[in-house]
Amino acid sequence: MVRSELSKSYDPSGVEQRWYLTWVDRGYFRAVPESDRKPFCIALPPPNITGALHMGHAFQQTLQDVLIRRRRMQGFETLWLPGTDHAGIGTQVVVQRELRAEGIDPRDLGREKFVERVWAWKEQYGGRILEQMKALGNSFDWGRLRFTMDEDLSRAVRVAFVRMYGEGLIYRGERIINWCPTDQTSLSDSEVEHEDVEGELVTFRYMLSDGSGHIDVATTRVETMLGDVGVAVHPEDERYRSLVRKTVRHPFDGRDLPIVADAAVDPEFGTGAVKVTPAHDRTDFEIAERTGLPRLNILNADATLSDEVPEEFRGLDRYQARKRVLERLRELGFVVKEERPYPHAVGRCYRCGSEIEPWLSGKQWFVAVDRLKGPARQVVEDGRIRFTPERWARVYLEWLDRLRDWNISRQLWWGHRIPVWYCPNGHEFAAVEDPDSCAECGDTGIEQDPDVLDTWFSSQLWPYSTLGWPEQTKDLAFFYPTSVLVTGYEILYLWVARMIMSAMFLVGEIPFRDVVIHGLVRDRRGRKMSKSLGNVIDPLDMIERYGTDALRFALARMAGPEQQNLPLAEEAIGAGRHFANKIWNAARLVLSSDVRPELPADEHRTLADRWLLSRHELCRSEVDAALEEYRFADVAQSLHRFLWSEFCDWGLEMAKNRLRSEDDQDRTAAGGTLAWILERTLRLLHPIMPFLTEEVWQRFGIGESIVVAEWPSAVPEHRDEEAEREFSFVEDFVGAVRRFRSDHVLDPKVPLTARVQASKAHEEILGSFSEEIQRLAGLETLEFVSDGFDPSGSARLAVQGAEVLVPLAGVLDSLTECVRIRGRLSGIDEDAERSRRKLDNDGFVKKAPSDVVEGERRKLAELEGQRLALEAQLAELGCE
RNA sequence: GGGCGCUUAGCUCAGCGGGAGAGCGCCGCCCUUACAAGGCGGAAGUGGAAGGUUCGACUCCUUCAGCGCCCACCA
Repeated sequence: MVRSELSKSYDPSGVEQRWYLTWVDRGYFRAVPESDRKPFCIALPPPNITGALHMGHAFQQTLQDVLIRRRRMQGFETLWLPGTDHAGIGTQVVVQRELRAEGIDPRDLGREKFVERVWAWKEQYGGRILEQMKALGNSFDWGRLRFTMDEDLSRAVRVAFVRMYGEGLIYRGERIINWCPTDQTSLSDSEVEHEDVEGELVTFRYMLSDGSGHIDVATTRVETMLGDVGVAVHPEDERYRSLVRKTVRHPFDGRDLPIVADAAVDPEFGTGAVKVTPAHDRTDFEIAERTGLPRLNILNADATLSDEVPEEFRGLDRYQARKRVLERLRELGFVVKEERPYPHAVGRCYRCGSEIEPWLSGKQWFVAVDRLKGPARQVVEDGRIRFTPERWARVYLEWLDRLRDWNISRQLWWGHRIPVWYCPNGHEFAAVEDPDSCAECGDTGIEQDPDVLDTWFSSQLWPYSTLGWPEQTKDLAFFYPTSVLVTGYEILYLWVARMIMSAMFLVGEIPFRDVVIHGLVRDRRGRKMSKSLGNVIDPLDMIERYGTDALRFALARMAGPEQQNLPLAEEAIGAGRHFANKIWNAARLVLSSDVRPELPADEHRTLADRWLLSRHELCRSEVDAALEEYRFADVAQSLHRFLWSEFCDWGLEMAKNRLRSEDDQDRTAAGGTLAWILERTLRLLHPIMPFLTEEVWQRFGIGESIVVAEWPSAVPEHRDEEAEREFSFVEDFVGAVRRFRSDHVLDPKVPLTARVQASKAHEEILGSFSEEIQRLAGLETLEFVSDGFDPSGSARLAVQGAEVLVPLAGVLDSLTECVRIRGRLSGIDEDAERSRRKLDNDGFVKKAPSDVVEGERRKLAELEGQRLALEAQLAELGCE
C-alpha cells in the first residue's frame, strides 16, 4: 500500500505520455499467434496519409481501443493492428499542389521523381499520424505497423490481381467511365458523389435529312450534341415508327445521323426521342452498342472540346461550349424550348469536387462483380457477418444487387502499378514478379501498363494482407477472420463491401465477424467539421487542454448506436475533464484510509456498504451488456452515473466517518469496501479512460498494470434488493430535510431538529447512520419520538410512511410553512385527481392487469394519506 | 424517382404500451477538512402535426410536414 500524497486536482499532462511509453515498453500491446488464449483481432481502418488525424479518427479509434482493452483484460490474445493507407488520388493531388506551389510542374518532374517525392511526403505526414495515434492512447501492436504500399502488401496486391485476372474476373475493355477532368483519371462509381443542381433542359430540333419533317430531342448538356451520332426512339412508339431508319442532318457539320429504335428509350418522357451520344453517356453508349451506331469522342482529357468538332467549337471548355452551342442553335432557330432552372443531379469527384464527365477514355481495367456478389450476399444473409446497427445489412445487400463492374485502373503515378505487360507482338500477360520477357513469345521488348490500381483495390485486402496473406502465416491462421470492423457508414460501399467480396474469393473466409457502423462526428450544430467553416475541433488540441481521457470519455459518451450525426461541442470534453477530476478526488479520499481493497466479512458490512455493492454490481452488468452490443454511450453513461451519483454522492458520504475512525476494524471495513469497489470500477472504466485509471490504480499497489489486470467478473450475490429498498429510506429522509431547508431558503447555520415517528425498522436504519444523516441533512439533533407525540408547532415531512417533525420555533414563521404546505397540497390534489379518474374508468379496472390496478389503488391511498396529514398541519399551524 | 434516419427541457441527446429522464445551460443557497473542475435544492417539456388501434399512446399503425443522408442510365 502506497501512502499517497495526491495533488488536489488531476493533471493529465505528463501522466499520459509516461504511461504510454511504459505500456509499449513492457510489451502489453504485442500479440503472438502461438498463444493458448482465444484470439481477438481488429484491423485499424488505415487513415490516409494525406493529412493529420481529425476528430472522426479519434472517435473511431477510441471505440476500437475500448473493445480491444476490454478483451485484453478478459484474457484474449489481443491484436490491434495499426497502419496507414497510401490513398492514391488523394495523396497525389496534395503532393501535386505542393509542387505547383514551389513552381514545379509535376509532369516535368517525371514519374519516378514524382513518386519519390510522394514517399517523402509519406514519411513526414505518415509519421505525424503515428504520433497522434499514440497521443490518443491507442493500444496498437506497433511491431506490426503496415502501409498499403509496403513490399509485402504490394505483393499481396499483385497476387490478388493475377489470381483474379487468371480467373477472368479482371478484364480490360473500352467503355464509359467516370472521368475527373481536374485529376485526369477515371473513378469508380462509388467515388462519384451526386449533387442536385439547378441546371437547364434544352429541347432542340433535328431536321430530317430528306426534308420531310423534324424530330425534337432534349438535353441538360447541350454541348454534347456535337458528339451525337443518332437519335433513338422506342420501337413501339407509333409517333416515330415511320421515321426509324431515316436520318437527321447535324446542323453544324452536315453529318447524317440515323434514327434508331431501342427499348431503353422511355416514350413517356419528353418528346420520346433521345439524342445518342455514345462517347459521353452510359445509356447512349449501350444504345449505340445495340444499334451499331459509331462512337464520336468530342472531349479531351481536360474536358475541352477535341478536334472532332467543327472548328468554331474546338478548344472551348465544356461550359463555354454549352453556351456557344446553345447560342448557335438559337440563331439557326432550332431551339424548341429552354427550361431553366431545371433540377437534376450531376456527379462530382469525391476528391476535388469537379464535375465528372462520363467519357470514353480508351481501355480501362475492370473487376467483373457477378461471381463475387453471391458469396458476399450469402455471408450477410446467413448471419456469419453481423452488422450493428442491423439495418445496415439491408443497405449493403441492396447495394450489392445494383453493383456493376468495378473500374480499377487509374491514370495516376502514385499507387500500385497494374501488373500487366504488353509485348510488341500483341501479347498481354499478368505477373506477380516483374518479368524480363513476354510470357507467351519471349520477346524482351515488353512494357508495363502505365496505370495504377484504385486505392481501394489494395484497401480491400487489408484484413488479411496485413496478417501475411497470401502466405499461410501463423498470424493468418490464428487471428483471421478478424473479430470486429469499426467504421463509418460513408465507406460501407467503397471499402466494407469490397473487403467481403474479395475475402470470400481470395481467402474463402469472411474478413470479420462483426461490422460496427458508427455515425459521423459533426460540430455542435450538426455541420460537418471543415477548415472553411472554421468549426474544426482538433483532437490534439483537445488532448493538450483537457487530457486524452477527457476526450475519449466525451467521444464514447456520444456514441449512440443509431446516431448518424454525432454533434460534438468542446464543453462535452470539458465535462469529461470534470469527471476525471471527480474520480481523482474520490480516489484521494479512499486512498487516505490507507487500507487494502478488500471486502470485510458480511457481518462488518453496513447497510450503506451493501447498497453500494449492489449498485456497483448493477453498473458492472450494465457495462458488460452494453459492450457486448457496442452501445458505447451506455457504457459511459452507466459508469458516470455510478461513480458520481452513487459512489461519490452517497457511498463516500456514508463512509466518511468510519474512514476516519480510531477503530481499526471500522476503518478497515469502510475503507476496504470503498477501495474494493473503486478498484473494480477503475478496471471497468479503464478501456475508456486508460491513463487516469492506471495512475490511480497503481496506488493500490496490487499489480503491475491495470492494462493487464483482470476484467471484473460478475458477483451476482452482491445484488441486494433489500439493501436498496432500505437505503432508499435514508436517501428520501435526507432529501426531505434538505428540500425543507431549501424551500425556506434557510441559512445552513440555522440549527434544525428532527423528531422522527417511524416503524422500528426505519428507526433502526436511521439510528445506525445517525451521525452521517445529521451531517448530510444538516440536522443538529435527530431524535425518535413515540406515537402520539404532540406535533403542534412543527413542520411535518412525510418520508415513506414515517413522519418527520421539524420544530419551527426560532427557525421560521408558521405562516411561511403554511405557504409551503399549500403548494405541496395542490400538487398532491392534482395527482390524486388523475388517479381517481383512472380508477373510475370501468375499462381500466376490468382490462388492465391486476397488478397495475392494484398499484394505482395503493398510489391513491398514499396520496390521500399525505393530503390528510398536510391538512392537519394547516390546522395545527393555525393557517387560514 | 426509390429508400433510410431524425423530430422529447434553452442546447445535445437517452428511454419507453401503464406516474416524462440525463449531461450541459439556467435560478437560489453554500468556499462543510476528497473535489468550487465542487456540494445541496429548484424551475423548465400541449413529447413535429393530424387521424387510428387500445381500458390506457411519448411509445404501436396510417397520413402529412420539416431537417438530414443514401441510392438511381429518365435524356
